[in-house]
Amino acid sequence: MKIGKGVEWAAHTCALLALLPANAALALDTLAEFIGVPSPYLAKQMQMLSRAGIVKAKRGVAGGYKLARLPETISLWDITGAVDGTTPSFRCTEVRKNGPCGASSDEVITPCKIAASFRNAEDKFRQELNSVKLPELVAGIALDVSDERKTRIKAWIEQNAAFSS
Amino acid sequence: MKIGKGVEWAAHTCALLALLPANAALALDTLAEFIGVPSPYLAKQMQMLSRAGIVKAKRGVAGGYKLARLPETISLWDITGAVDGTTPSFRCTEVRKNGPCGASSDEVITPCKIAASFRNAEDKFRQELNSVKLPELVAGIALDVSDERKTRIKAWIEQNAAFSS
DNA sequence: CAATTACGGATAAAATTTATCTGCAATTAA
DNA sequence: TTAATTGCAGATAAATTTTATCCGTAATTG
Repeated sequence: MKIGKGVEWAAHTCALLALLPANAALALDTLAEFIGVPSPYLAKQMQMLSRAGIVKAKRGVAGGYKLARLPETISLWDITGAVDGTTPSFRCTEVRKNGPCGASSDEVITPCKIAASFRNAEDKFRQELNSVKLPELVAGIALDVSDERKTRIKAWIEQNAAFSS
Repeated sequence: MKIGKGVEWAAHTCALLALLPANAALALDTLAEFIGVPSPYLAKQMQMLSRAGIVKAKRGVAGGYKLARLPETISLWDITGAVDGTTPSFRCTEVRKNGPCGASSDEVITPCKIAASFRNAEDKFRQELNSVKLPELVAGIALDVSDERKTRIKAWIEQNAAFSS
């Protein structure tokens, strides 16, 4: 069981975007610099967030990314699902049909208990992530550390964001 | 998020072993034939189950595998952990320390909220799998399908298991 | 001792993840 | 309308992980 590292980047990016004034946006390269990751690859994650309707992209001069919805409506699961996909972690190959005592196709219409258990477990996983919304992340990432850093971040945004007229 | 397919095999194997009389064991090749998977690779899973104390291996003539503990004490999480490992799905690279506004090392002693959320979610996942014990799996895999199959499986075990004297 | 069976490590093939590049489309400002 | 900027989509490549196999060794039984 493994979560791609793009999810971490995407989550930090969204947390940063949540601090942005409504009329501002941050360009890809600026975002990548802030969280310290290679920008060509972060581009992938941003595109997925964009397609999922989590962030809104604007091209051209003074373009960039901003959140597409209110932070309260964006959960950690939304981000994870967008970047890492939503295919189930457990892939049932219906082993029951194999071997000398293999069941016939019409015997296995009821789902395998193993697969069902993993589905349940994954539901719990998803529910938990779904209960964590962006404002909670912001509080636990950018601003909990020190007032000094808080000030620095705000100043950096002021200086590096693109403001629309 | 992905679970290796060896977990599926191991779970089916354990379910089969749970049907075994106390004085019997099943050899690797026999197990592999029953669930219809390549035996050299199943060997890896069996070794991990063995090291984890879930199955007991016996070498030599009439050797093979049997459960090391009562089925009631073996959960789907035990099996998953043994075969797939127990390293957390989310790997925090402490992005907070990166970039122009990076936090200093002593500012990030409190765990990142993102990482903490994934830990919570994974705990829920683990708890759910831990609540599913082997007898429940047996009922939902081998014996739920039809009485005819039930009989065939029991007969096959009788014929292919190694019985100790 | 001879046959059998699991163990452990090495190795290789396949698939997936991670990362980069390039040409194109859209947007804005001069 | 042109030039500069910025995101989009797809192709490609490198690195890592998963999947799979093999072989020599150790243990067990009769």
